[in-house]
Amino acid sequence: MKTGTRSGRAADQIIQALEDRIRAGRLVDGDPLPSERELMEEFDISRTVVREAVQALSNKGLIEARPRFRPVVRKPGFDTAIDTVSGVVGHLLDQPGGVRNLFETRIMVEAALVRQAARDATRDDISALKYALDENRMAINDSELFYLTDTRFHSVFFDISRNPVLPAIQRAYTTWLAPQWRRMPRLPDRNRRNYEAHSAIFDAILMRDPDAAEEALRDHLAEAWAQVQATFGDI
Amino acid sequence: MKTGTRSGRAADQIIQALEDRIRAGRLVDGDPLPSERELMEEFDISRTVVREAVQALSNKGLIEARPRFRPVVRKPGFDTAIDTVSGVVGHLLDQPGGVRNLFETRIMVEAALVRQAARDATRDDISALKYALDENRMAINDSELFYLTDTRFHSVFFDISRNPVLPAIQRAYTTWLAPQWRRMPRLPDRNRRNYEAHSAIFDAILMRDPDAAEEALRDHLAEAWAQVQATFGDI
DNA sequence: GGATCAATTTGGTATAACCAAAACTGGCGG
DNA sequence: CCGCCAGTTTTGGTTATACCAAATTGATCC
Repeated sequence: MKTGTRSGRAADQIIQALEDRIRAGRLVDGDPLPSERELMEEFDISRTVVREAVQALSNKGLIEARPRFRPVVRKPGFDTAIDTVSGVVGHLLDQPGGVRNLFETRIMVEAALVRQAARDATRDDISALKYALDENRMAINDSELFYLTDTRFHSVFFDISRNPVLPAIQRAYTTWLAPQWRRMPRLPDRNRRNYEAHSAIFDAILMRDPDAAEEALRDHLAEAWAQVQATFGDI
Repeated sequence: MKTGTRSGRAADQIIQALEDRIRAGRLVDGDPLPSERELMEEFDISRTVVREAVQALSNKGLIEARPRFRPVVRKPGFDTAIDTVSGVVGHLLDQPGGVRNLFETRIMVEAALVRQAARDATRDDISALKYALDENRMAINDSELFYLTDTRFHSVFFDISRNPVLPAIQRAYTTWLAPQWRRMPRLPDRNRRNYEAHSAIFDAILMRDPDAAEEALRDHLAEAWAQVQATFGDI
């Protein structure tokens, strides 16, 4: 962490002030920021600096600045956090082994989640899973829809945790790994195989067997990875 | 994900161009960026826009811009990614339950890691763990040093994964949660208790018992959390 | 060759001005 | 009273210029 790469810059003061104002709730989600000319009067600085500050806050994800529109305050959520890294992650995935490393962490996290689900999924969680699984089965012949329901099935595990961080992480995974996914051949045959894998995971959870659930999940994702490799070669 | 909150902005073009140049290796790690005045000639734009682009790249973590110094190209690593989120995460931890949510994911991840360690830690991994554990024991009476060796012990698990993403994540955890730890009372008594917890985890790994290892880890972290709550109240 | 100091370059900031798009205003018609 | 439309004002995006202080460079002198 090196928040202080730069010090002594005038903009930092404004950034801090506005940041505090958001944190304290004096500027709430959805509020438009004061106009640049107002801010420059209020803080007695040039518009140059104001714009610099606004841009910084925008990059941090604290405000949303569409061109030619008044910047809007956005109290950050975990999704915002994900957004701010996306740029860098793009570069990271370019590096050799980048995708593999990311996917591996996904396997790890999701393995932990299915274990957890097997341990303490509630009745409602189970129905949610069952519903997602059924939707998935019914989409076997529609590859586009299958992809969607597939994602949805997996996302149930992230929701079960009741921890808002995890759904955000799942969105990150699907977004960042989507480029690989989307370009893979998708056939009903393959869909069926994936559905069966989902079904196996579900069964293991029904049986309250964490080990079996984890193994089924790992098999499933390992196969998915094998497919990726078959399509793209080693990456 | 909405990378394109703004479109039609002149700076975006420069950002993209420089980003590509880094990706392609025409600008390598450590290189200084051309001066602002050079860039404005090269791209035929005003210095304002150049500075805007530079700032954006700086926020993305692709270049390091200390004030009054020439910006330096930084090929991003996973650490860079962590840095870029740090700002937002600060706000998130402020929100009620923020710390709790983050800590919970840490428990989850680390539980998965100790399982993995119990399953397939190599001889070298085990010695690394043993070494860290011994260092930890010898620091019981020096709370400052204990904190350090404590962190080090835990970090071994993140290293065992042989996945560069995870050590970065561990650094993120320790950095973000440090404000809580640092302000907690630290006594040799407490240290000893924590050491024993570490020891229990280690033993379970020696026995190649994932379930026991996970349980020991969870107990350990749950207790740590209880300490946090005792100190700060519900957060 | 290495230390020293002046000249130059460069980043940080301030002003002023212009344009085009958004936001506001007031009047008109229903 | 409300909705719609045109004209005016405000506002963000961009350019250009200038000034300062710190960093860099280069010539100079030991």
